[in-house]
Amino acid sequence: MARQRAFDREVALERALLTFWRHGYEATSVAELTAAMGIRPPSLYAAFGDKRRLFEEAVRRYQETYGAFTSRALAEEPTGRAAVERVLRESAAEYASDSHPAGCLIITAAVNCGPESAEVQGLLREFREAAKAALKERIDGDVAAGRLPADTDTAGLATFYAAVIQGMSTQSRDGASHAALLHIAELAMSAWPASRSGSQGLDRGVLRGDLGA
Amino acid sequence: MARQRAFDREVALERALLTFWRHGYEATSVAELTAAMGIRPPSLYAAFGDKRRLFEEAVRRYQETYGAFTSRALAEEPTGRAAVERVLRESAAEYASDSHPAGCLIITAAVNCGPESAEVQGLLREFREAAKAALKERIDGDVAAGRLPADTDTAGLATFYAAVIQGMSTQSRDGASHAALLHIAELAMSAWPASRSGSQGLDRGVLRGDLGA
DNA sequence: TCCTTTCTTTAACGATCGCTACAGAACAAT
DNA sequence: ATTGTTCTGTAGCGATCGTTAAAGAAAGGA
Repeated sequence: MARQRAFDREVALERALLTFWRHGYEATSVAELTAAMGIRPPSLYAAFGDKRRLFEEAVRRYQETYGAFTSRALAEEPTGRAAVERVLRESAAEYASDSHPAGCLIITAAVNCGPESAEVQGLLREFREAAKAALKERIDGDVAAGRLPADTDTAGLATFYAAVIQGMSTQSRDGASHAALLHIAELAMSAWPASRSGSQGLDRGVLRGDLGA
Repeated sequence: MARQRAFDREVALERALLTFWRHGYEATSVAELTAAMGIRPPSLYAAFGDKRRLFEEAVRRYQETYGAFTSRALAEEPTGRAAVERVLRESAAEYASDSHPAGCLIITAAVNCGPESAEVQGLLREFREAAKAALKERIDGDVAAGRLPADTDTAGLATFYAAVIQGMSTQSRDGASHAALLHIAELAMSAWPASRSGSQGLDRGVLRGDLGA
């Protein structure tokens, strides 16, 4: 009953995603976006609302594609330790991949923001905090299963690994190789606590049930 | 023989520094700078050249003041390990201090940059790479003195601690407390290699001279 | 074929960007 | 007091910002 759009919305969104990934939210102009998406401003505004909603949709797409490895790793590994280690290793591979911009969009895309885009900055911060909370949940699981001492500071561990991942993102943006990032990941895993005080590094299995005192 | 300027150049530069620190290079407009500095644009351009040179001068001032603890720690501590540990601990204190913006200006101020400020981005990247190289030099010293095995991957260690520091900066910008950052620092130090293979964590002193095979 | 609808394009909106011409004000030397 | 120099404030430069009005173009239903 009406004219249909001449461009593929998903392709255009993907190109916007890559542009935001490279330069960040504020530093990416609508002119640069339309050039990358192959459309004119009215088409962008008709299909996506405005620059901010386009960005939010790009972030959602990022989480479902390039960034999905994190939630997959956290969901699929049997132990918290394996989950954290896999997140680190896959972050190293993803951040250094040359098939897309370096680093993590959610970590880097809204760092330098004026007051008018503070909401966008807050949105990504919430996503980062959610990722940190997801790390903590898996680590808590290892404590509950007796794989870690009951007095383990799981929030502190989650903060540490979140910081390492964010540092890996920055390093990759500065040109660090996949191997260099992997080495960061390996060194970070050496901070994982001993399963019982005194048994250095050996994971001797579950000696207690859940919720040890 | 002529009119003298009515504002304190150092005070104005300090206020520009704090503004750049908060919002970053591109996201800070000249209007915001002049408002913070208490001057009008012609005074800014007469005293500092342009926005980019003002930023470069602010970065230099940052390195000599807020950021000077890093080079001090690296210069003053007796061993590489002590130097790295002190950098981490003082970073935790500085990044979380509420007497100035959170995090590190050199890490955060030029993350989201359009093509026109790629040079500024490159400048800060060089400073970050120089800091990483300075870490490596101190770690190399521990290898040369026999405090670390001769086959230690010192570049990898330096990259790891650089990443941790950058992650601490990001965490502090997201609101992490001094205590949380200190815990990151402590966990990161547990990745420091054993002085000899087999002696877990114990630093048993120098057993060889310099340049062990 | 005409109508309706929604797309596309061109062009431009007001606001802000970094930056500066210009004129007046303040100081030092004469 | 006059002159010369450099500051300061106002006001505005051209360019770009995010966004949109207006008109032509393409599709389906009548």
